[in-house]
Amino acid sequence: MVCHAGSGRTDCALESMKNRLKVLRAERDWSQQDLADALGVSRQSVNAIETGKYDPSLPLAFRIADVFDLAIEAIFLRD
Amino acid sequence: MVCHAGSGRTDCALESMKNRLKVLRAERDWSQQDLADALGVSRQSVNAIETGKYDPSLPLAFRIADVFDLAIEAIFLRD
DNA sequence: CCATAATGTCAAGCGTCCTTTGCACGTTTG
DNA sequence: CAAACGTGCAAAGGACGCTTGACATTATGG
Repeated sequence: MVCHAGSGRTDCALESMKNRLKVLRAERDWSQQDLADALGVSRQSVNAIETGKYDPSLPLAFRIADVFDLAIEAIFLRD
Repeated sequence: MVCHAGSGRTDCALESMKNRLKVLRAERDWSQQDLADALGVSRQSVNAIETGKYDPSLPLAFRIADVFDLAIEAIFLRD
């Protein structure tokens, strides 16, 4: 009974997407804290997303896209 | 401190985005169940997203974009 | 009249997202 | 050295995402 039982998905526990946050942050010379402040979330959230612990919610993904002035598809990539 | 304290957002409990699922579904004459099957989620999930109860996760948003062959930004809109 | 399809909703349960606090480690700055 | 910064990680708690199961409503067709 891994994952949420009954799920139709097979890639349990690893459906996270890749993202280019670390690179985009580096290009702007921003710390995780800087980005967190710009997004209105905690530094730990930024760190967790960058290190692949989980994906952002859709509203947060939109805010990230806004901050970097990029499309969501240009930041988050299907594995 | 309702909601997640410290959040920069003011619309606590209503940060959901608009979406065009119902229209896109109608254009293809798909039932909620048809879409749910295509996405690999339950019909209730599709219904909840359509009726604005909550937003999909980012991976699910990508699958929705894939199913309709559209960009996420063309389906989900900032309020 | 009865059967079926489509939609909407409620409840319980579990995993994810995001919070706070706190600690560890390496690097940089004074 | 010491103080601060940047990053990573952990635990606990609350809100959200998604599940199953069940029930109600409306519409269509036999």
